[in-house]
Amino acid sequence: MTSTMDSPLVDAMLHPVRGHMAFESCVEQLGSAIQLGIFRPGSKLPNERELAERLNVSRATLREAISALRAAGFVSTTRGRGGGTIVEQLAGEWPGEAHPSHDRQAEIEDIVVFRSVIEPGAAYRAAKTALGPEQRALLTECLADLGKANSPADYRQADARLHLAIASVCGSDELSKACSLVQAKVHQFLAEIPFLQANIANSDEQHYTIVHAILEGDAERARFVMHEHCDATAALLKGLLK
Amino acid sequence: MTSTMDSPLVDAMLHPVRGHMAFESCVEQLGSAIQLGIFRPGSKLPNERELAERLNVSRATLREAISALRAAGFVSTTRGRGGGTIVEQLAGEWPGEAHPSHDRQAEIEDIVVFRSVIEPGAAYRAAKTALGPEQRALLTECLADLGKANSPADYRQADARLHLAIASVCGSDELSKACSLVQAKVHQFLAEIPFLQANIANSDEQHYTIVHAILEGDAERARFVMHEHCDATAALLKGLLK
DNA sequence: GGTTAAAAGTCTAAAGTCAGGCCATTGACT
DNA sequence: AGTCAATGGCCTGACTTTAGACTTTTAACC
Repeated sequence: MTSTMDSPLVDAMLHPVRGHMAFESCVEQLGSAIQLGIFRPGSKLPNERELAERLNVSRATLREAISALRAAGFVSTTRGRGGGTIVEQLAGEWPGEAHPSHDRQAEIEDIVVFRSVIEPGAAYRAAKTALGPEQRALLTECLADLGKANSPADYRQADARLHLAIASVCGSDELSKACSLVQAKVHQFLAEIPFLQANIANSDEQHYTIVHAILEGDAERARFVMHEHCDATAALLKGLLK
Repeated sequence: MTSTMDSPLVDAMLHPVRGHMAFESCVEQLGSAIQLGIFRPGSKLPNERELAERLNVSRATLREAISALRAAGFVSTTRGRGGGTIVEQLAGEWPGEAHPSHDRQAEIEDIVVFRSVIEPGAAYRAAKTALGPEQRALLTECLADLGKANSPADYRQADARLHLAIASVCGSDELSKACSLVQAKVHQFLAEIPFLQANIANSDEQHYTIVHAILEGDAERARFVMHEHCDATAALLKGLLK
């Protein structure tokens, strides 16, 4: 007999605490940001003190994380004035933990469902929001970047940036956070399956439609197309991964 | 000159790490679960070893958290076989940190936006999902609880449980987690404003419509009504709080 | 060329957290 | 009544993280 009748709501409410893994969490966040192209190769990361404050982590811990990224070849560091940590042209693969494939299935299902809620909702919300000129510029710029991409890796990064941009213009940190998580995971999975040129044309059209629907305030359309867009990726992931 | 041009996407991507607060995080989660009525007064919490494992926290840390809750009068503990930590009939107020009111404004705006994405999306998704008999029962039961509530506090708890139930039947842990966060925050804010009897009739009808739309698979309707439902709360919060 | 400022690198003491084992208590079962 | 098992209570040693001061390096600036 368990001590409490295990209501499903208890399961829904209690979540693992990201305990003392400040270090790992930093590695994940910075690693994701680099892989998603939020930090571009050649650009400089914020300095250690600033970054540490942003991540709400002590400088010592942040330095550990940077050390790990340096060891993995993601960044390199120079000292002295004008120095800092710069992002390397990444060719290397993520020294990922190679999860056993059976909880992958569940993780994919989880993230795919979550995404189908977050991203269409964000697109809808973004379209309903009165956007400032900078936000509109951000969206069109991300869309343009997507056209300029000339490699699968570039394309996927630009894609992630656009999706994140859409969430970020809604003005909710929690929403941005959720979208970051989604994009990081989706990117990670997508990186393991072959890149299909055939999908691009369709994707491009959807991206174009979504951004313009948002800019014109057509929330229903933005949501609808984003939903289709996410479904396409979901089918890809569920079909090609096992 | 900052070291990196601070792209808005960097802001969207980097989030404070909940590093050094395993203890606080436990208190928050358990405290929220109790206040939302996920753990009912008089019922027993899972035993320490089990709870610690669920929260991914050492028993020592969990015990600290329980200690804090006991000190605040939320629970009481007895030892020996058949013992455990039971939830008290809570009359006391949360010894909340009384945030300075100016970032409250921002926090409310944030959570209200996030909610308007999460909950309508969850309702839509739930309606699209093939629900098992237990899940259907959970929803109707939560709806019935709402009718049985005979105090504002009861009502708000039943409301939170219903919303959480809707998210949980979608089968995504991340979605449940997001909804927990939303409900905890909304509950916290709602507890500070007067309870308006006039709103209940409208709310009740919306709840009824949403649940039945979900059970019948009418996703569009579930989403639409949930959206209205959230907007009503949002207006309440933004109007009555400052 | 010398000065300076901005950055990474280093050190330390204190606090938090963990893993796991052992003890103490007490109701449940025989 | 006696035994047992489940539960909270407690302890120790190792590791992580923190906060902040201090050092070193090096390019930018005059």
